Amino acid sequence: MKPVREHNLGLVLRRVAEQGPRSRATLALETGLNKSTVSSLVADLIDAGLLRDSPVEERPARVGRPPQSVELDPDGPFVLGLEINVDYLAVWATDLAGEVRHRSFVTNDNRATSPPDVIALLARMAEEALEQPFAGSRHPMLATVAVPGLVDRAGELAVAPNLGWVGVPVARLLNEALEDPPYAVRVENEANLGAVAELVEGAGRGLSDFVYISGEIGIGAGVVLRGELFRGASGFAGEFGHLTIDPFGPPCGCGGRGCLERLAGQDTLLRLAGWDARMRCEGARPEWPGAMLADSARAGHARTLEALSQVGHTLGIGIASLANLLDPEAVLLGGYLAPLSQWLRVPIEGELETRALAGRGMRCRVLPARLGGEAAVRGAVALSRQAALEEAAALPTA
Amino acid sequence: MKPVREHNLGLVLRRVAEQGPRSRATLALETGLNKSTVSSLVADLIDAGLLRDSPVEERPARVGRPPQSVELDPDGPFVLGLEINVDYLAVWATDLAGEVRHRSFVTNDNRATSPPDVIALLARMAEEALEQPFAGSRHPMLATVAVPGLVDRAGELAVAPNLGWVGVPVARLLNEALEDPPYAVRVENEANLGAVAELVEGAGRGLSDFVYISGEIGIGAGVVLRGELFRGASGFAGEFGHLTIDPFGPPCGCGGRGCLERLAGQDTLLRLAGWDARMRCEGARPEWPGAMLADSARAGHARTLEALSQVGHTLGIGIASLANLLDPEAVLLGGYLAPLSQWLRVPIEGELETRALAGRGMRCRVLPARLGGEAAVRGAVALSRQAALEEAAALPTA
DNA sequence: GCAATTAGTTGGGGCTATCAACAAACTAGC
DNA sequence: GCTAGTTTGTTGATAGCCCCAACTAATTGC
Repeated sequence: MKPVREHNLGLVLRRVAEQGPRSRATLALETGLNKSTVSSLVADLIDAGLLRDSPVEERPARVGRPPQSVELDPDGPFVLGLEINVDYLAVWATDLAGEVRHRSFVTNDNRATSPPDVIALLARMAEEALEQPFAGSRHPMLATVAVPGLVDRAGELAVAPNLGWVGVPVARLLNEALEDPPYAVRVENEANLGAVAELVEGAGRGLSDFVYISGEIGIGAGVVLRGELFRGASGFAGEFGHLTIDPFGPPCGCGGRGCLERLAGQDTLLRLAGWDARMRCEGARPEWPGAMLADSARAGHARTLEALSQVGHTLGIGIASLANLLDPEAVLLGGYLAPLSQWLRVPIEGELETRALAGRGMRCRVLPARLGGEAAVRGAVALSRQAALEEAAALPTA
Repeated sequence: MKPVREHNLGLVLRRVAEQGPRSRATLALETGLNKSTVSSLVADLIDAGLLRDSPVEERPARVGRPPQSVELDPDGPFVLGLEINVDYLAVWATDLAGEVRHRSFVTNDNRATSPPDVIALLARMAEEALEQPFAGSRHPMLATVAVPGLVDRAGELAVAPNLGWVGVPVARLLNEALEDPPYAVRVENEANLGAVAELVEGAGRGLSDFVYISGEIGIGAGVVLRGELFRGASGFAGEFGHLTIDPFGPPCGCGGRGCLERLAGQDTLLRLAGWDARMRCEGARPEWPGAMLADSARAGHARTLEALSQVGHTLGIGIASLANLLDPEAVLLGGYLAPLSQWLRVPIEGELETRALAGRGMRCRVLPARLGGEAAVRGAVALSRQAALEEAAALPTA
């Protein structure tokens, strides 16, 4: 296929996928292409089974022939988002419009299970998704797996500290467990996918440069630059939790000293607030620490408030360094940090004010993330979806 | 002009500009375009005065018709790179191939001169460049001004601490001083331009993600991501010198505490090595501290070596944070740090080893920059040149 | 019911890349 | 020295794709 045609097909398809049903006329206006060109492109996309005539009425003007909207064909391709976390597995399926068609969630202590067994279980869940009625006899186009660890550019999980996994070729194992599926499998870091999710449907919508800070058991970050996920040269960008805050501070599991994660991570925060960190394990629900500390803060417990202030200042120092280096529009507080952001915000902004250089009124904003514990899976499907939309435009050739 | 033609013209033009003279046949091979398409494109570019037939012989095969190389027309467009630094002004002119056609350098205490006067002087230098024989009756296509301070996206110099300038609209003033020149003027931070220069013709050649650390009176950085300069949302990315190293350290001029620049900047390094920081002013030459400390280190002075080690460790902590966040392929030590890199490298790499997470063998490299004090002007012309090449491809319309 | 208005389709035209054939220019070997 | 072989560059024909203008379709307002 000629690259120009492919480009224009992608332009139209993405527009409909991201902005919803619309008429050929509005598409022509929005893309700058000619009416007749758009008609031809839309016809191709309908033939390819990607779009269909939509019943949705669009009425921009009071007189004239009513427009005929087109929308994504709900029987068109779909994609998968998978997640391996410390104590659960999740699988979501969406169509190209991002409409969720299936979701499953299974709690499992993945630390106590061998990587191949965890992946076999995840493969079963993915296969079950394909047996649902919505799937019909179709295959998904792509699957993305969210994992809580460092993923190299080849898709191998180099290390996942909280899972106790080292050097697990997740993509390969999953491909084997699925017996060579007719769709590609990619693996991506959980925080990176959280950032993608917030970019697509969360607090990062409309932003082009931001950092999503993921407070799980560790502290990670996903970096979005110029509207795209930034992975770094070897895929390890966003290790925000291991920024040095105090060079001679307490040793961290990573081998360094005074890492942000060690000084302001979940365990430290709970300890400062007066809870025994071991209680975390009993909670089972990953949202536990955030919700509980928020309750405690709302109740006005001085020790909790004090702990949040201290952790906020520490986080603020790290965020200020990040802001000096990258000058983002915003920093999103995700994971257990999101429900605590109303208390963290003041100390963080204080540190930003004193430590970060920036233009007047251009200061980096501090916002709570919106997608909670679902951020990683949502990001996984979203990334699959983005890639599938690129690919689908090249497809009408076949 | 049809965007496809424009794109292909740009493809061919950039190829010749960056890779040197080559035949139509090799261009066809390299771009993937058809032989006849390339011939047509080249003909257009020759008509536009951008390319010309080259005497350079290319002999890839032993038999067959000898290829006819084309090269950039030396009488074609040229661009300017200007620099305002603390104690000098510089102007370079290059053709689109990057060949330097003119350079001028004037020492001037710009702290003691009012911004409009400094810019008037710079404008005079730029006008003189255009009176040189190489310019003929042509105008340059673009000029880029390197300044030692924060430049916002509108091209206004928000603050230049070492110059004592605040809120100077450099681009506007220069345009006025030049009485509406027929070429565009852009303004860019000195460290950013240093990074561009190292990317194009220095230690960053072939790299796609790196950070250039510019040790001048302050410490700045230019961030190159995916082969392009990254400016951040408001243009202030790369303020590496104000990363917090020690949250309760000594106060810094920026309002923060324990900034990298305060703990490992030029003044601190000189003081630790036993020199009075005020001596700096007498040196006049900007290369002074690097060259002198290198001499002292080579002579084996214990105090100098000790100071370099300490500063190296401090820098290493900052670089490790940077590496955790961005995962670059390399960090380039520029400015006065370049000649000292053989002593700084060991402590920096030590800190990277303990504090930066990264894959085995994928560790961020630490390299000396290659372009010394010329990095900023070289980057200024290089950036002008890049932009001019984009623009020139759209030009044959006229 | 008719003018006005907006949406979508159809056929013609022009631009551009591609292809195939050919001309040009050189080497190698007899 | 001449011819076969090889590589480069050009030329004319071809096909694809976008654009334009004219036309049809469908609705509102008077």
